[in-house]
Amino acid sequence: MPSLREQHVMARYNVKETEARWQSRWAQDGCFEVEADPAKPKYYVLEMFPYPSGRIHMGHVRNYTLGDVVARYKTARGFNVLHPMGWDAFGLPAENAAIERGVHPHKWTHENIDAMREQLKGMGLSYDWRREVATCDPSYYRHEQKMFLDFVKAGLAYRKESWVNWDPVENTVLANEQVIDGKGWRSGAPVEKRKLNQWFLKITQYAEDLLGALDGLEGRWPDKVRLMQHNWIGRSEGARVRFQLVGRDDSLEVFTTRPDTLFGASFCAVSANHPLAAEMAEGNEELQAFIAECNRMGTSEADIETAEKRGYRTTLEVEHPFVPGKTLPVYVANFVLMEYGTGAIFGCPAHDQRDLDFARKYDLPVLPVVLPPETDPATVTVADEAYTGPGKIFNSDFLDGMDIEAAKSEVAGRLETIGRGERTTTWRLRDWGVSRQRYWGCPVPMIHCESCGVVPVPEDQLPVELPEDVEFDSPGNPLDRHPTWKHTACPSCGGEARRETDTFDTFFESSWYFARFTDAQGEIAFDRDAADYWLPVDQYIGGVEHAVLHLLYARFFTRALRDCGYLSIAEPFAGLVTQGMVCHETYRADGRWLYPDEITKTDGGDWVTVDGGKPVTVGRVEKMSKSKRNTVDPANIIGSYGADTARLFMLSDSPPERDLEWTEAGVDGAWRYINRVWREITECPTALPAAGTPKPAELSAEAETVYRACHKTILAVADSIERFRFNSAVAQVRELSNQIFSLAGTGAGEAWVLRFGFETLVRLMAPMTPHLCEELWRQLGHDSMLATAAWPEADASLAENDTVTIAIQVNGKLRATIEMAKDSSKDAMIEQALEQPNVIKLLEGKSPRKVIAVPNKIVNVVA
RNA sequence: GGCCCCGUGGCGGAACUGGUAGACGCACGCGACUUAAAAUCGCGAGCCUUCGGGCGUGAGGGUUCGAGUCCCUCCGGGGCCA
Repeated sequence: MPSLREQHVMARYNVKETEARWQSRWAQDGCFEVEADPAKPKYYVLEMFPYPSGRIHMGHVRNYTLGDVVARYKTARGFNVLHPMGWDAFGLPAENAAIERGVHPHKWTHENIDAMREQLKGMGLSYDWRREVATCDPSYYRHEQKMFLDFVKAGLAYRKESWVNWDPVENTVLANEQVIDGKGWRSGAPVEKRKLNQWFLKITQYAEDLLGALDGLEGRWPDKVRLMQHNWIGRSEGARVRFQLVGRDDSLEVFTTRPDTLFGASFCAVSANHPLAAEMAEGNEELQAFIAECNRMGTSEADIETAEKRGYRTTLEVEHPFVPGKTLPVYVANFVLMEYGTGAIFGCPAHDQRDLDFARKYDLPVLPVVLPPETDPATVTVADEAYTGPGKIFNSDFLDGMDIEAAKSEVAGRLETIGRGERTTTWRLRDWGVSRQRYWGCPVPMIHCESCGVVPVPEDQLPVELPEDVEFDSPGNPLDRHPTWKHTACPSCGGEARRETDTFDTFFESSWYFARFTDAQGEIAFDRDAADYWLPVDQYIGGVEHAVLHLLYARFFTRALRDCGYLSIAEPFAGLVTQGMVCHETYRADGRWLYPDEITKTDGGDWVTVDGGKPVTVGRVEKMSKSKRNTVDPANIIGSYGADTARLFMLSDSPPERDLEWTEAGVDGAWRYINRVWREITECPTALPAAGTPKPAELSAEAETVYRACHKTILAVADSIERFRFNSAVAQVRELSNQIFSLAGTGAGEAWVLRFGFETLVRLMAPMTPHLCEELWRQLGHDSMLATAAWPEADASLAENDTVTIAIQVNGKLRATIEMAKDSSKDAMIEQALEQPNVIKLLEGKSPRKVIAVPNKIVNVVA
């Protein structure tokens, strides 16, 4: 005979056993395996697939929990829900592991995938695992090689020599989007400029469309992300101006967004990489040195802005197009980018801060040409701040008196008339450089032949697979060093030729994986019917750090695939949610960071180290990171509390887009709640009627209240989930459970309402804590599975009370509340309000000056 | 420097379109159960108060019968672009 205590322990919720059992039931029954079915409405939920580092972290747990709630909820709402998972499996960490530990990237990656798959399965996520893909498998990347060849044919991919960002740590080229503040986005190393032959994808061809289509995403994408893409694409309208070079036949073409300030120009400047700079540098060591120095500088605008503005004055001069006899000196300057506009500018120091800094340094004239409002032209001066605000043009001949916009237009028109320039639009967005000098990526399917040039690998020879036998013992690209791999025959002339040894940027793979999931095992990239049915992704969820990387590339790629006949859509992600970071307090002792499990609290409430009892300084809450050691391993949490606890906590404390602070207390709270629900339902002392018993005619007042609360909550939780307010959904569920659990179960119909309440609760919580709910559903006597069950029906008439509470204000301050029948007339409301003792008192016998009544809400008496 | 977002109890956060601020939870306090503790359950709680009430959503002003919510200025934090 077990003791009471043992009985209690036995009866308690057995998380491990329960979660494992339902996970295998779901898998066995194929609950989450779906097929395209035109008869059913579809819903595609996708979380950004992970890089297989080997272990999931809390960011993953949050991301996938959010997606899983949506997937399970949408399934319950009758949608045919596609919810897949895969692996963004190419990338540098695998190569680094090979270098550091001698493990082959292939082996390392696949072992990591196996480990992470198990961890994800332990979270109880509703994935259709049959659709799993790993981007490093030839069965995946072969399609990407074909796409690339099609892009080449369509003129969407091309090879050119250009100045590129070189990451000296990763030993590879980076795209512009991958350089943050002049540093490699992953390595953090300052990037250098190198001139290399690279493959580019013509994302700029879609600049206008990528920008314009952002409007169509309003409301479904965070404004923040749309704004970031808007800024990144960076459309600017302006004009090209061709300045005649003095004493030469050619001219210098500059781009400006401020043609209205042309009369204030006092110099021209070209980029260090401008052809004119190279020409002038011939035989000029001083200029050569200056150009070399410019190339060492960071490439980002922020770098350029903070660096000292410097220039080298060449012997060249240009003629002002509208002022006969006026010439401007030409500088080579470190703040002019070859990649932007034409690589040359004219400087108007009075109205541009950079130009002003430059002019002051080199003692160039500063002529104001925009007169700020209510300023006397006779006294206007420019000190050390350029004026960029509105005003009237002056000191500018035919532009005098115009406003800025009119002047821009007038200058452009006159330039066009005299053939010295024209209106034009430029973009900040650059073409996407996709060549990487690394091994663990998709090989670029191209062959270099001495006589035929660059030749595509014939389609029947795809995929070009990575060789397995590679050495990582010296720096550089192992493909390039491989003894045989790159030697091949030219498909065109049959002569000796060399394979391209660069591989694709790994953002290539993630630019189309969402479409591959619609038919993940197919022989062709996408089955058109499956893709047309499932796409676009209805709800995409991931980190905001990809706002202008992955998300922009994927939008471009989808358009390119559409134009090459692969897909029918332009926008891959109809809805987007960007989740915040998972944060944690930081701890340190003796100047060393400590993991949360290395510290403990003393009786006095102070934090000390577990071994040694040294005092611990508690630091600010920061994003979980290995370097700060403020990480909590999800495996430990799931191991001790279970997946449902981890999931519930991820949802309950903060709305998804905000940062979430992981706290022990919070996890405990979630854990306690799960056990409370378990206990209240499985140990309910009231004998419940059998499942499916019809509602009794009589309900006690308490039972009626709880019954109505259930209907109310069904609607409220659905609304919260639809709006991504999962924290509110959790609060509503808890509120309902507080009501249900305090129902005595003794009055008329109360046993029936208890069952109804339990069932409602379990069904509402099922998307959030699926294992617990599945188990309780079974305990409540059901054979069906909640994973595939419909969302509970709410009776809207029951969700609303017959009476409402009306707030009574006097002069805007709450003085009383009254219960009234719903939809009572304004007159009735006012009549009742004026009878309130508090109102009578405050009116002091006077009649109110004004009374406002809002039906079902409020009466405000103005005394 | 420009643009955008955010600022609510001790803490995380509720409050959809202006209409009872602080739901729900965490931490806390008191009580019950217990030899005791843990667990659990119940109750309390924005601040001040002369117990009438007064004050409260970063600060100041404005619009309104009524402002956390709308407008202006400023402060603080974050992001993007320069």
